[in-house]
Amino acid sequence: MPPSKPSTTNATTAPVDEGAVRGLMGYNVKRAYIVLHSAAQQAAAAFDLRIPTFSCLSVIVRNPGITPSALAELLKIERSNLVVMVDELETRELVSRTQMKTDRRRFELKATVRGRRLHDKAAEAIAAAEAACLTALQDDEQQLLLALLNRIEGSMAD
Amino acid sequence: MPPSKPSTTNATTAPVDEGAVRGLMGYNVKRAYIVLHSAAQQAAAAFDLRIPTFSCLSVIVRNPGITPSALAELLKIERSNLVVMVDELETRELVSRTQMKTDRRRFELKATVRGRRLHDKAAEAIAAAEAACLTALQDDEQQLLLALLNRIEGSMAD
DNA sequence: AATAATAGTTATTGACCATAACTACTTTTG
DNA sequence: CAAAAGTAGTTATGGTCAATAACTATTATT
Repeated sequence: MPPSKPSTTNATTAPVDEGAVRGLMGYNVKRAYIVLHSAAQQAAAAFDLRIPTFSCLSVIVRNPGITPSALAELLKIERSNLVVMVDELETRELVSRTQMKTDRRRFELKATVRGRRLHDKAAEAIAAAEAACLTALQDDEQQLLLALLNRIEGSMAD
Repeated sequence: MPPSKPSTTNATTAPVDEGAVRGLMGYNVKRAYIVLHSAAQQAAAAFDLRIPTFSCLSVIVRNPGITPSALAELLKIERSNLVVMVDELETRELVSRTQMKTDRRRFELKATVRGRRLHDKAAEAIAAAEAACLTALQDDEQQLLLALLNRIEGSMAD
């Protein structure tokens, strides 16, 4: 990293040096994440969903009968934290939770028709909100970005 | 996105469909962020620093005399939340906080020698921890990733 | 049958972010 | 100049999200 020596004194007026942090990949990833997340959050709020709750619903829609444990593992959230989300989804009748006959410890999660409808609308709105944040990148650049991000995640997989 | 129709039933065994979320850039950014952040966090913890606190220290080191307000604006954190971090840095004698003569509402923040030393060591450790997460990417790919991320952030600047 | 492991739950904690309300001080402006 | 408005820092508080420990019920192991 370029040393960019500190100025001897800095009264708010001068251009501010972001210091070592801007050189860190994690900082830059976080800043981009905040942009995308707040846009997605706002879009999801229109459906009374928070992002983690939407993620749960989305996976349940695509995987009827998935168990809470499998869902938690996939989304990398703690089962204990999942409970309250599924509770809410069930209360709102977006998801059904039925005990399995073969193993009564387990539950099958399925989206209701209402759940599927809400999911589809929310997914569209969130995707649109994201797209508005990504206009600075061409389609192929977005694909490239995605691939690079996934290689970071993939290289650290358990 | 490819529709990838839901299977009629899915008992944990089958490959799980991540649903709409994997198609969202924000989700992918977050997953990569978690990898980088937890590595950085662990490295920072060895110096009894959390990442936001380290970021504050880092900017103060590079900008002697910066005010809390300018610091908060740069790091995009609330002034109210900054107070506790600066409190801690001051208590640990890593940073000094002196009232300005010209405007007694403002304070000048400066890193102490101890603060600079700790910062330099922590910055090195954090950078090393990050590098270990980025071995899957060549140097030029890392630069590309950084540029793409910054274009997202930049396009949404106030 | 006793023990261990698994699935789900509850309660609690901590990190982090955001807001409102406040004090002290400075700048604006009538 | 005095009143009003704005700025800097602070305090208190609440919300979201993540992580842990301890618990119950059920199934698998030996």
